[in-house]
Amino acid sequence: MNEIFLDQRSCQSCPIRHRAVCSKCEPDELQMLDRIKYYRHYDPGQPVVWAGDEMDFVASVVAGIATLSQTLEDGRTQMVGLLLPSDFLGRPGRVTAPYDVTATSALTLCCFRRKPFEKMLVETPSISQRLLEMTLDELDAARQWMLILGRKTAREKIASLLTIIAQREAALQRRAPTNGSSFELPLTREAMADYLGLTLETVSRQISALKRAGIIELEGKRFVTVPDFAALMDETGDDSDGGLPV
Amino acid sequence: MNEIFLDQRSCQSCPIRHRAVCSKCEPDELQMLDRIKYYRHYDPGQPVVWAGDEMDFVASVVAGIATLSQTLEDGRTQMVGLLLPSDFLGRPGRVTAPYDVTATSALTLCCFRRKPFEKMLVETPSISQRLLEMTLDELDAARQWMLILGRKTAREKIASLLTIIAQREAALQRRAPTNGSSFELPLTREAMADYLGLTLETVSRQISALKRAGIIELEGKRFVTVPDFAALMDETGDDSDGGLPV
DNA sequence: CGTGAAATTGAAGAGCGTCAACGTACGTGG
DNA sequence: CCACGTACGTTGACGCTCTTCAATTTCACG
Repeated sequence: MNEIFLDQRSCQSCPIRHRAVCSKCEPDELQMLDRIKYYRHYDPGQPVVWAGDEMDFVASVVAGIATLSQTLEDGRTQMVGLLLPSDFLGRPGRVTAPYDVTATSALTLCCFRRKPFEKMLVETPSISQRLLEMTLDELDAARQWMLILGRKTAREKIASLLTIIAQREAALQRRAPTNGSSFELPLTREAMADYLGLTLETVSRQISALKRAGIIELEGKRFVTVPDFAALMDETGDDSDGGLPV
Repeated sequence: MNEIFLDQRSCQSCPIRHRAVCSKCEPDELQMLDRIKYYRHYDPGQPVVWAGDEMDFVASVVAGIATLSQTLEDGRTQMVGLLLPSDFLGRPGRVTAPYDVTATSALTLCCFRRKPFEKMLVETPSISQRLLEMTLDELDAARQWMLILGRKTAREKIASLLTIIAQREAALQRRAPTNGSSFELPLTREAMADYLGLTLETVSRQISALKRAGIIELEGKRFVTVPDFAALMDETGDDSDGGLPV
């Protein structure tokens, strides 16, 4: 575990090439990134860094899922970030990690050594501009999330999370969520609870309630089918015109 | 109200010059910004834009306070941003406002016409780099806020908000909050409730409780004195080592 | 087939929301 | 100058949602 693969995989065939922080780079810029990058793999459940640790790299998520979370002194924890493939991890200019980072599934990171990356960031507008875009997107997502945490009921929270996951899954295949579409929940009930500011028991109860109401169907504990996507959206409490405009 | 002041105030004497999006600009860059900027004033309570409206400018807050908020279809609202002097409003590349923006106090904005600002952003690294820094700071703040919304009790939420305000007030005078320091609450009870995901009644009750416990003292309804800052921090539920490292 | 983590379900109670009444400060007009 | 209106804030009573604690079930994997 935690092996460092020294073979340089080609950026050309990289699955996150078109969305990651390097997506606006020219071939010569990719070549420079290549020199400061290395891959890291993590097993499911494995910590990437603990809050307070020094981090000598920033990274792109290539495959798998990572979570950012914060913990109060008595152990209550809140997830504050959910990193999917192409998302960026770390903050240029910052030495110490402010959050616990955990690999929720098998995780592959494309790591860049921090110091040289910071140097490139200053000299390479195509990187800093893409990072700005991505950070603004994350800020929007965080604000949607704040509305969920602050004002939604348990049922609405669950419906919102299912909607978000369904939309991201669909987006990977470059389409909108359709009736009858299904997906695998990438989170345990406890992780969903930490995402939504609930207990895992409440998460479980509300998922059962949505199943009983016919809003969702379950195969096993993780595989969800949504027979009528509009019906699920209705349960989120959101304004009907829904998401963020561009 | 909503008058447009056509006199170009000098950037040199601007009170937010050292922290705003233009803080890294050279004199010639400031001159270019000067050509696309204009000031706007808003009265307390006045809307700046509604969610869904077109916004033909982005802006820096020069003086006063603005809030960003979202509303569910049944009227529940959650504040998702609190803009103080030097904070940036708007997103380059976005036409439609995703949030309601309201002037909570008398508010002065330094507005930049959107199109030319976007052009400058691409051509002027000192602006895009500063905007990236500021956006990353806001993302950190949003994540702290998510912990408050998701996991803290009503009392901890109030204590956290008071701590945040005290620290910002102190930072304006370039010092840390001290015992006996006092400040004016810039928000109504209702605005505090929208910030914290509570009702205004709960906010009022918890403020009274903190007063009864001797953690804070009140003169009138808005003026707060904190006799022992560590005692207030203890009420936030945060880890003792506290805030975000740099 | 056995074992442990993950998930479900139930019962009881705390915390916060809801509804309602009342208090306080401030400005306006008779 | 005082009555009045309004916005803001406080306090109380009650009930619902979600948490807490506990027992049980399901499922993946050795």
